[in-house]
Amino acid sequence: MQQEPTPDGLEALLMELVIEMGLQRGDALVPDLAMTLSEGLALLEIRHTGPVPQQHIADRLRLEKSSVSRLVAGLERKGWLVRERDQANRRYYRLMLSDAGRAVVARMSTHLHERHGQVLMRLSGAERSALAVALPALTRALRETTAAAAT
Amino acid sequence: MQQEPTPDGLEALLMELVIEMGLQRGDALVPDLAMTLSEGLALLEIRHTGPVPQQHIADRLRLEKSSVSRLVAGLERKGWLVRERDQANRRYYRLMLSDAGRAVVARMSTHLHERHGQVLMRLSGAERSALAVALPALTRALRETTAAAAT
DNA sequence: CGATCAGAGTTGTACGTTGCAACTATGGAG
DNA sequence: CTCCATAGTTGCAACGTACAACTCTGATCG
Repeated sequence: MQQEPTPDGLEALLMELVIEMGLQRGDALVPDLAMTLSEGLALLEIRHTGPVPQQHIADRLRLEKSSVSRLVAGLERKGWLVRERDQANRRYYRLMLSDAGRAVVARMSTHLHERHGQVLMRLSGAERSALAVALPALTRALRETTAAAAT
Repeated sequence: MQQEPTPDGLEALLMELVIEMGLQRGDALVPDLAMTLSEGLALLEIRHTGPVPQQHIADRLRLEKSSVSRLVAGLERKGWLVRERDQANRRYYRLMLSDAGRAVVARMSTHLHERHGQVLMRLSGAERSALAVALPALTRALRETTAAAAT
């Protein structure tokens, strides 16, 4: 009887997750809307953390600041976010979602929820209970590990 | 008290997983070894399923057959896999890991296990128990969903 | 038996994302 | 005032992928 989670389990989960979510290609996040994985992650992060400088996105997504520069430039061009200079420190930007951006993120969440719902549908009650405990814990542990690695 | 896993939880997990594993960049799978995410997934799949035609990899990884063609050509050039025509049906290839390929996959697994071990370290006993139940179930559900979507 | 058709794999091409390096600009420290 | 650290930008090259057109192999059918 397996009591401890195996690293193999995480390896398999990772593989399935990456593939099932269609992370390789760009069109999986919102139907009928061209959006990159990085773009989606950036929008989610901005919604979550409020007005942030670009460097924050770079740290969070582990991207080069140059990549983030072009990334947010594209998002601004699409009208999904607003970029204004911080008046206190004019070196910094303050990235915020526009109304259109909030709508896009909402659609993305809805779509993800639908897909995730289909996955959760295939679990038994006991498995769902276990997942309700394990999921937030795993997310927290991943975030802590990421933070620790940055030190 | 939260009893059911929320789709939000999966959304957050996905984001952390993608970022923490450094899936955006290519250097995270094996230290000091240039390897793409797709390359790693292909090697894992070939190890898991034995001699397979290229189309199988394309289906599994949801890539175009042309992408797979160049992908496996690269893996062969690196000496990590052997590509021979199926003598019964010469249309098909039979992709197999070479000795060097098996060694690379072993190193990849080891490295992933180390990273995953560091994540699991941060969980409590109860969380680990829950994860031991939830992880295989979630993987299975993801795979079933992927298979159902392909129909 | 020959023609047609389906499927596996390849190649040309275009596009998008990323990192690295060199650059500008803003603000703080000596 | 000068020097320096840091945020962000731009030029550049490399890479992964999709799409379309192509070849090759084998099966089906008249």
